[in-house]
Amino acid sequence: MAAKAATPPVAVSDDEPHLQIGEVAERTSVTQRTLRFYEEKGLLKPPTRMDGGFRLYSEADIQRVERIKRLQQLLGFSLAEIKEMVEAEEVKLQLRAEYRPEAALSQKRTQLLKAIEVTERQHAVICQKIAALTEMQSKLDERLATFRSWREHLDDHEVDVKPKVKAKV
Amino acid sequence: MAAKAATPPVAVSDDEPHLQIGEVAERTSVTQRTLRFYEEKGLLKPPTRMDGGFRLYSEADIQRVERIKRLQQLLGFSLAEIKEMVEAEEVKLQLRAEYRPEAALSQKRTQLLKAIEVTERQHAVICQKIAALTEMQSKLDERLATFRSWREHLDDHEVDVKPKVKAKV
DNA sequence: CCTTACCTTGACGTTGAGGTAAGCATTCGC
DNA sequence: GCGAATGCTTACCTCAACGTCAAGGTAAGG
Repeated sequence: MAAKAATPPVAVSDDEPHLQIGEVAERTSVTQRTLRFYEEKGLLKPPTRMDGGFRLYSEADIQRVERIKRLQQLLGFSLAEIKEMVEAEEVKLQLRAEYRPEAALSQKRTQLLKAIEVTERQHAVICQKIAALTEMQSKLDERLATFRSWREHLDDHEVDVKPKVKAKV
Repeated sequence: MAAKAATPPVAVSDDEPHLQIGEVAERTSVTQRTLRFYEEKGLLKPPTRMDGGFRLYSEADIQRVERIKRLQQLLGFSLAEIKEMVEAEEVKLQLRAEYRPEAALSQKRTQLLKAIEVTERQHAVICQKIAALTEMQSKLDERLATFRSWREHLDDHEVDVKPKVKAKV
């Protein structure tokens, strides 16, 4: 490939696509099917291909898959919602890329406003979720306290009824 | 506990089942189908019935449906997970109910330990989710800031290129 | 008793998020 | 240059979480 000499063995920030689907699948712990499925649904942009048609992914793609997984598994977003989010991210990158080239200013503005709107909606949604989770958490704390005190009560009763071994330490 | 006289006109803590499925559906904004489905899946205990077989729900059932909905929609738990949670709650109520009757002590201990375990797992899961969401939130904040500053940049450029109307106010 | 609105069970359809298998093409290691 | 490994597409399968009829039973007013 390109300059092979000076990459220190850690953190290959190189973004040329060089990973085949199998390796991506392994590293992200999703199946190849899932990767193709995400591509089909627009969650991953069509990767570059090698001559024969094999997909070639970049490190950035791996990051994306991992973000998708987190959004899905931990946070319970649907793929449709995740797609929206990922697209907002895309806009960000796109705008950054085209930042120097002075083309289609008003169009860029429109895109940017859209992205802002989407991002604000996401922000609001996440706020709600955090609030709900926090409330749940405190209820769980409370419940755990109750349970633990009951357990002690039960232990006491048992000691009352059958005073066999007492106070271990 | 069982005093019936002094309920002020607010907060009907009455727990006799008196609601038909249609009303429950309306008040909780889920379909009748969903209520039957939840019952089928063990998320709602089989409600009492009137002579002809019509289901009769209580206010407590409405609470439950609302909790299920929140767990599902806001937090992205599966019905299977929610069932576990709801069952832990059940154990709580059961144990409380049987608190006086001194029956099957060791069995109660076992149940209690199980409930504690489940609750602790839930607690951990929710911790993770909160952490992930909080992180996302800060990234969104960051992104929004970037977007907004870009917007201002764009506005400036526009003023640069075509200085038509300037500073409204 | 009749009508009408509400309820029952049962069975099949749908959508989201993938899994699995078949049959063929490509690439890699030697 | 060849075989094994890896990949490609197409098509059907699954599972969850319901939706949607269909074919009737029930409650309550007139």
